[in-house]
Amino acid sequence: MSEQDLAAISQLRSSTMRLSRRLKHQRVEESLSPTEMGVLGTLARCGKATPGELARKEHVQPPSMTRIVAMLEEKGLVRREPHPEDRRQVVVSSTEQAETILAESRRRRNVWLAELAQGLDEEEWAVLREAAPVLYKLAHL
Amino acid sequence: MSEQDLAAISQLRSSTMRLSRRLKHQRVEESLSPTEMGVLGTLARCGKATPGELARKEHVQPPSMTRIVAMLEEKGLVRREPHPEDRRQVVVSSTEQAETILAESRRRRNVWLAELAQGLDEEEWAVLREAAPVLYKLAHL
DNA sequence: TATTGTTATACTCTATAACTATA
DNA sequence: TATAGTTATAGAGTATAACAATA
Repeated sequence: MSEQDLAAISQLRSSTMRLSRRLKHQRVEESLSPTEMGVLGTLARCGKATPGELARKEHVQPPSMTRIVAMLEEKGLVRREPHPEDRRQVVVSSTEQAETILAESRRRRNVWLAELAQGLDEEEWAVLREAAPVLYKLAHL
Repeated sequence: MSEQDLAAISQLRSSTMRLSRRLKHQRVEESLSPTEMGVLGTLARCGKATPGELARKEHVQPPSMTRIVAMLEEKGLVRREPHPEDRRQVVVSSTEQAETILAESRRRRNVWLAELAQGLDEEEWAVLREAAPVLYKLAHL
């Protein structure tokens, strides 16, 4: 890896960390913790999941996920159903209300980021527009 | 703002959030919390700062920063000196040891990110290399 | 009287250990 | 005997309120 590549990597790392910190402050739903929002996001992508799967994906321990799911259910943001085959397991899915919150959260952060991007000139913005799908691929590798 | 621009913004947002979550797991110093690392980073950039300034920059309340600074001082990562003009204030600065930890943290995350980037082809990587300084500018606007 | 920093106390989030039900 | 989920309890990390020292 060349010197230039290393410089680019370092810029990507620090920019990502800094941008994410600033994006996080643009929260819509103050009553939901980052992990709770993460669970809603995962359910929106995967449709449904067991508490154990959610715990692994959000990097928390199972007892913590039990509490989180209970909290979200109480707020009407997720549903809990018995697993059709294995009666030990539970299937968690998100509600319409959760989708609304997620959509609003994404919208708000997009607005903030779009406003920030006003500070770039036309050429810089063209570079970023081309890089966006590549960055997306990188983040999902 | 065009439809394409909005799509790029949305990709930038979600990629940034996801990449940052994964980068955060690549912590070097398990004994330091994210906020404590943030304080060391701020001090490395600004040289020195008062607890009040640090609290504002890290988005925590002053009493929390008192605890954090005390913890860092106990570990030999920061120094506390009386303010030369205002005897109410305290000046906090980081030590050599803190710089070492920060450098190792950056290095480790760079290695992880560089390895991830192996999954991109040459053309995609060229796009990112060009975008890195622009992203850096965006993050610091 | 306002401001900086601190102490005392409480709350939120998460973890570990022990338990229940099912496989 | 192993696994999924839960309950009980403890530990970080942060917040609010009250206080001391200085401006």
